[in-house]
Amino acid sequence: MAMRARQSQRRRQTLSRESIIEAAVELLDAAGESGLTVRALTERLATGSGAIYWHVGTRGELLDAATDTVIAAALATDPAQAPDTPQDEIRVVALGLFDAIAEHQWLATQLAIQLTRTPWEPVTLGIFESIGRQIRALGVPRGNWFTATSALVQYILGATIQNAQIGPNAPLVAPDVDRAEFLDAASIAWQELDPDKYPFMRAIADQMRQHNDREQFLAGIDLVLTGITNLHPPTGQAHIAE
Amino acid sequence: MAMRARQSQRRRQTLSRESIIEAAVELLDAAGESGLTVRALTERLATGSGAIYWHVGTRGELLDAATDTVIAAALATDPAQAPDTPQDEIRVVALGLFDAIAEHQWLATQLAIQLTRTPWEPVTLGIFESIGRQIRALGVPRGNWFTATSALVQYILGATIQNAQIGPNAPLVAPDVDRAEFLDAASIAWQELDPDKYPFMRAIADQMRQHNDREQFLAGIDLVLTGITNLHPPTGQAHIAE
DNA sequence: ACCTGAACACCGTTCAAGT
DNA sequence: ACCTGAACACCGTTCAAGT
Repeated sequence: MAMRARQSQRRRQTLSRESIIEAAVELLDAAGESGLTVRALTERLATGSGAIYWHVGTRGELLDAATDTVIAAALATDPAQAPDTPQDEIRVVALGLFDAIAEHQWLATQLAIQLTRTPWEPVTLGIFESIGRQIRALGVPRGNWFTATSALVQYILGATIQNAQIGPNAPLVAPDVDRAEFLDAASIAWQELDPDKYPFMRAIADQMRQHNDREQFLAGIDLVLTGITNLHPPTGQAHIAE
Repeated sequence: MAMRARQSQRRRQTLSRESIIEAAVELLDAAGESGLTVRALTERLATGSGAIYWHVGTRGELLDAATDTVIAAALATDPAQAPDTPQDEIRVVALGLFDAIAEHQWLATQLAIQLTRTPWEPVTLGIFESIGRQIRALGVPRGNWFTATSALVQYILGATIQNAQIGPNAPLVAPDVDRAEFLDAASIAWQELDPDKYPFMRAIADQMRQHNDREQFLAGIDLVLTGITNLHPPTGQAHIAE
């Protein structure tokens, strides 16, 4: 009853930049990047196209704003959680991005696009800063900060992008039901490849079917952290021969 | 004179799938993904839109075909080159991808899109197989093949995508002139960030200006290889606690 | 078998006009 | 200041018609 009252009280709550971005994310989640059209948006918000341009600008800017919003939310660490070790902090940030992309599959492409742009846009900046602080906390020598942070961020993004395979709006709570089917299909496809062209893929088809995405992802992060720990100290920029 | 004869002999060499893909790559190189339109393509090839659909299918399929073609060429190792060590082979493959993206900037997004699709498409398959063989040659225990290959491929793709920043058709021969300006601008932008929000980015602004893309990329690969070498041997899939 | 190109449905964006 | 929505230029795709 309160609902009906609130609904009829105002035909629509006043339009705002935030409400437009929110609606855009919903469209993107439901139908992917091509699902976000100005017309679909104006219909959902019961407004005209000019209103979108007034509040947020072009479709491209709206896409950027949606990406910024979702990434910022994923990066915001729960302050109630114990600080733990730098390694754990890194895992929290990385899994935050990982889960955000699983939930919003369109983010994978959008992240890639943002990455190839200038490195002083909020998304790239926020990810680098989050990871970089933990690299520093890890005791990595100052001269290796940039190399270590770059490598870790790039691994996280590559892995995260490749893992956005579950389809739009993957279930967060339910276990990986569809995922199991997906892995089975992929494993079978690999096993049926030409043995002369793809001997290696056939050899790992079984491992890939049994793997768990998140465990695999965390194993990769540990792997990179091991590499970072073993980085030879900075000695000028010499010695890269060949 | 032979040229003129051949030119007038037939108003245009017969259309083919290959010639269409070739023209598509040229358009993409010149103007990015949005530069590839069916109309621009038909104009350049002096044909009708139906011909494109007859030979290659939709615009999306053409984009895939262009990606496949360029990636396959980048992956094809020069057989004249000495086999070297597995490590060197990995560097050759990785730099091949790195340079391909520097030359064809649109590849970055396209690669990300292909990655998020099914893992039995030629691009993903080819990259995994190339890298995986060297992981095997490296003597990595069989149980770690999938983990090691995934981590390395994902790092390579993340790094490679992020490095496609130079702009369309970066000079292959000329030294990184524009690149230096780009790094300067980024470094300055980082130095002017809010010290409270981005202390780490300000701290590494200098390192980032001085870094060399390819050296940094190779350092990252070495780092991941170090991590792979130190992977604990597979012991079933237990022990991932927490 | 291979190609033409008009026609169609659908885009993003603008902007005079309203309140 | 904020919004409307018709109009415009531009898409990808189809398909009857040609050769």
